[in-house]
Amino acid sequence: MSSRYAQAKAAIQNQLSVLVQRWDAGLVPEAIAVEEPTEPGHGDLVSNVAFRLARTLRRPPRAVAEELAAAWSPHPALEPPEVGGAGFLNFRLRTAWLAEVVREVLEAGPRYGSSDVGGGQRALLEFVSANPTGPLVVVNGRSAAVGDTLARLMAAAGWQVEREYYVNDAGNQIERLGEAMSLRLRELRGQPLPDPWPEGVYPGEYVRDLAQRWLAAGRPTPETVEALGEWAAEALRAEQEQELLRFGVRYDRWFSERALRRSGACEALLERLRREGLLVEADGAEWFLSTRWGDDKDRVMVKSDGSWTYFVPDAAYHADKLARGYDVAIDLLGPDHHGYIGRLKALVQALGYPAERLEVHIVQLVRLVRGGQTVRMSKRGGSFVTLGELVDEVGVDPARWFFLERAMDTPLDFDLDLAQLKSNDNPVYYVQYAAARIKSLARLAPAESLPDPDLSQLQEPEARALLLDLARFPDLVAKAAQSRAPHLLPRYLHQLAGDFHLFYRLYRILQAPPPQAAARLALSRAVLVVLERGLGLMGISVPERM
RNA sequence: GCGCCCGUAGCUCAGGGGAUAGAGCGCUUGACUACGAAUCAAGAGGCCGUAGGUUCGAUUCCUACCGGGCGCACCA
Repeated sequence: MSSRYAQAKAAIQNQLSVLVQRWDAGLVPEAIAVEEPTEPGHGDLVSNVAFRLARTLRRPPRAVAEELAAAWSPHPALEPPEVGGAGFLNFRLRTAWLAEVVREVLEAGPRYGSSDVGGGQRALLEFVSANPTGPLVVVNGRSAAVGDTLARLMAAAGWQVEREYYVNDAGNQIERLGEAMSLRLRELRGQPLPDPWPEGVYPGEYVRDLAQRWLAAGRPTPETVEALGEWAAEALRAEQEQELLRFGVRYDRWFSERALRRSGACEALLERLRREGLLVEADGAEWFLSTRWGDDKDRVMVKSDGSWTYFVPDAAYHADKLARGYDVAIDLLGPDHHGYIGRLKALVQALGYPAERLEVHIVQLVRLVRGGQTVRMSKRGGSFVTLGELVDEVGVDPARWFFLERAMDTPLDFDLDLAQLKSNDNPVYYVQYAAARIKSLARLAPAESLPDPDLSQLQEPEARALLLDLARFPDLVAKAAQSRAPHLLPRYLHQLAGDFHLFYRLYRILQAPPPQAAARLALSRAVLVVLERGLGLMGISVPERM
């Protein structure tokens, strides 16, 4: 089931591809571009075929366009095309045909916007995956919002999606966490702390709270550095999970590095690479020949002292993911992992998979801005650093909106003042307000009390703009999912809300003559359906009243 | 030094071979005797970093340069 907008586009492409056959110019149908015009005055859809043909035909594009327009046979969805500029074919959807989108939206309800461009393919999204050695920080929140919304978008567009969190609950950093626990326990018993604090051991005060909890729980593990580290890591992981749930993000799987290591997967992977001659010894260490697949340099996996680099469990984890048979595995990594992409992509190919099976995206940093000044991310002086503190201050809805507003690969300035503003300046409230207004209308005039609307009443340009918005929504969702671009969603919703606010300001809805009132209310309710779906995909609430 | 990303309105950012380059914020000026003014309208504001190249057409693609960010561990 494709959207009305897509149907119209396909109808143009079909007819044009038939019409151009008259010239035998060797133009394949796929080369006929039908796009949204930049200017509203240029219709709803525009094609530049005439330019493509002008070359081979040695005729002016405008003449070609005029011949095509003259040969056009009527279509129920479209007005006859007009020739514009130097040879554009401008198409306009018939408003009566377009207006039927309202009925489609209301019938589909919360499913409107779904499509099957994903074709049921299985996708695994891994995101956040912060070390369980402390609370989540602000940039983790951005990854969480982006990853979760991308998952929602892809699910809506026909992928089977799973969300996964890779827990680094083993290795060096857990040992250091265990050391920190051990020191804090000594502190709690009134013993002196080392001065200076040992390098690399987590100094955060949250470890003291954990140590207290460990005592209060009746010393649930042996008091060894290893056991304390593992216990603390699990406690912190559980806190991260709670924080993410509060943020609206629920994972299908928490994948433990410790469990992976215990399964022998690391040894198995190393053995396999050795057997295939992809892991070779040099200078006393063992190197993965990742340069074969374009990495900058080969990478050490087994150090000269026999221990593994961090890449080994990570590689084993990715091998595990790929072996699970997903059509695509998507990693959202932090900017500090930029240099990691090459070896991961090499690994994928070394294991015999196409490189595209693993997709790596970098989620860029977040800079908090208050009063025009960058907020220092220091743990001292009351400046917050954790996701929890951010959510406490601005709320889940604005936080998710601002995280999703920018393309994920550009650094984000998070304006704390704007996020807390309860006015039209704040885009979250602007969109939510549009929804609340419609809900207010619906309270005044329940759906059951209305006659079946005559949608041909919707003739005003401002109503037509809304109809186009509605018709485009399924394509927008599909595009955002396909190109992994969740930021398209807030842009679209802001536009839709703006078009509604204008319509609402200009025309009476309930107080219009009955046929118009019914049609306008139906349109409004359709707008609400899409606002709710769009905000839902962003994980943002839709309040009844504001 | 090598590699990747980015230079678009005062600010924060979209767009990505085609018609007059868009949005939000900020600024100026207007609009409630009406279903929600947390709203709406109008205006000012641009050599799309610089110079070449490809093209009928470049802000978009290519090259060089300038400016910014980030990566380049037998760290995790």
